[in-house]
Order: sequence, then structure tokens, then C-alpha cells
Amino acid sequence: MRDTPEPDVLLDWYDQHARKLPWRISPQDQRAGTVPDPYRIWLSEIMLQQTTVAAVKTYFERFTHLWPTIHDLAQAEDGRVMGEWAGLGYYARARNLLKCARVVSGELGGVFPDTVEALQKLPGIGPYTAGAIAAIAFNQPAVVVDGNVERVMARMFDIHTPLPAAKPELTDYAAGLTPHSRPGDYAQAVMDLGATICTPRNPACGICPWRKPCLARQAGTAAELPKKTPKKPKPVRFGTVYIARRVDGALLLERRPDKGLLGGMLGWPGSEWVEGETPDHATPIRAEWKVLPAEARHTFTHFHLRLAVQTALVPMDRTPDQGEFIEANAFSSGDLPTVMRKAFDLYTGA
DNA sequence: AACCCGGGGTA
DNA sequence: TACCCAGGGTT
Repeated sequence: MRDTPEPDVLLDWYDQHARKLPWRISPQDQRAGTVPDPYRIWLSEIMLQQTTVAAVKTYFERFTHLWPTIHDLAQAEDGRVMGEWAGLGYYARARNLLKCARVVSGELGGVFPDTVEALQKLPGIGPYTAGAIAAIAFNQPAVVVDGNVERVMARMFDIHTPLPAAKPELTDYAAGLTPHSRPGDYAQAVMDLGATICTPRNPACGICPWRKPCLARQAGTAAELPKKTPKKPKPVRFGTVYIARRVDGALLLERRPDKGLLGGMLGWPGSEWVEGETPDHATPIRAEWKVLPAEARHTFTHFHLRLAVQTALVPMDRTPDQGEFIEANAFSSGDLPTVMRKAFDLYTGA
């Protein structure tokens, strides 16, 4: 019978190597009595969905400075929150963040539920996030399975079934290891292990606290796990955006519909984005339009985009057919999703 | 179950 | 370039 992975071994490692993160209470501080703030844990977990710690840090600091409590966030204006989320991606997260904040603030007295089942009923909280909040904020022995945990389990038990088909099996293994002692620290320890040692490429097996029981390390297959089903190639789509500056400096923008790509975000008026060639589209306002010599290139989850950028300077008394002018002092390019900011940077010569 | 939805870091 | 990621919602 082989060594089995011991949660306590990982917790000892975590006591020594836990990263300092803005939303994390260190094991030492927890022993001293500091308790996590469920609001901050929730906010960090939403931001961390499909997003790296490095990218999240500054956004987390900004959000908690602007809105220190769930009630503050619940009362924020939609456009303000979307603007602060700009650049972080997966904008449905920001819309669900506000929905969730308003439910918790308005209907639950500002108190987050402490069970996986109740948490998962809230907007934007799925199986992973519900488990993470239950474990980290409420110290419950919830099963927490993210991409890191999937990778650690696939290697520990040398599972060659490709993801996502392997997810239920990997979840079972994760459940079997989840301890009742310090479940919050344990959940973070496994994820830290995956983020810093059991990395996707070149795992540092030599310094891994769980190297002894790891079957993939013994088999020499760690670096090739977990297997994944091949992804479809990304097609290239083409489109045009129109950047109109009024003589007083105001810019012609439009709020995108809540549903679909970049939902709820500010953007430049423009054409549909289609495969093949740049589609024809009416300009959003009568003016002398010029096509910029370069195109804005951007890659989304499912396609590459090549965006032609047209620009114009328009007089004061002209009414747009599409979008609305925003005064120069009420606009920052940081309010735009990245693809729109790239187009603006081409325009300004940045 | 399949599909939709960003962006940045890394090799 | 291609791959990776502290996933959830919709259909």
C-alpha cells in the first residue's frame, strides 16, 4: 500500500509558505483570532474566476477602497462598477456581482449564507465559488475544485482521462482528501500548491510537500497531466469601429447591451464582427470619416478580431444616429474593455 | 452537454 | 503563436 497524501503535510507546508494576499488572513493571524470578512472573500473569489492573482490584486484593492462593505457596493451605480471592472474581462461577472450584492444587502441583511447550497443560489456563485467561500470564510469542510485542484488530483492519482470528462472523478478524489480540520487553509493550500509548485508546465516536484505519495511523479507523467480534449481553432473576424470627437472634445460612445460579448460595457459604435471580410456599415454620425492606417487586433475566448478604426472631427450642432456624446472630463479610456481601449490608443497615437 | 464569455502571463 | 488559468450562465 502506497503513501497516501496527508492533508496535515500540506497544511504544515502552507503554514510556512502561504502567500500574502490582500484578501487572505494568514494562518498565524487566524490563530491570533483574526477572522476573514466574507464580503472580501466573496469579492476576491469572483475576481479570481479564470483570472490570475497578479491581475486581480489591483482591482481588489480599488474595489474595497471604493466600496468597503457589501452595502456600499450594493448602492453603487451600474456604470461606475462596470467602469471599474474594465480590463478584467468576463464582464458578466461584474453584472452578477452587483446582482448578488443587492440580494445580500437588501434581502439578507448584508450577511452572506454560510452553506454551499445557499451560496450557490446567489448570482455568479457556482460550485467552485460556493465551496471556496464556505471553506475560507466560514471554515466548513467544503469540496473546492478549481483548475489547480484538478491538476493536483490528476497528478497525485495519475489520471489520464482528459478534461472536462475527468472532472467528476477528480472531484471525488478531492472530496476524499478534504479534511475537517482547517478546511479553509487546506483549500487555499491546495490551490497555492497548484499555483506555485504543481504548475501546468515544469512542475517543481523536487520541492513538493506531497511528492512522496504522487503517482504521476513516480510514473514520470506529471508534466503531461492533466490531459485536455483539443480545442477548436479560433476563426478570424473583421469589423469597424467609429471614433468621433466633437470639437469640444466630447467622444461618441455607446453602452453595449447587457447580453452577449462585452455586455454592459462602454464601447465605440461600429459594425458587426464577421468572418471573411470587413462588413459594410453606416457611420454613426454625418462627418468626414478617415480610416486609420493600422487596425486594432484582439483575441477573445473564441475568435481573433481585426478591427478597422475610422475617425472624424464633428461640429457641435450635429446629432448622432448611433451612440451618444460623453464629455471629455467624464471619460477615461480606462473605462473601456481592452479591445475598445486598443482602438482608442490607435486613434490617440498612444 | 455544448456553447458563450476576456485578458494577461508564459514558453 | 499557442497554451494556461482561483468558472458561471444559458440553452
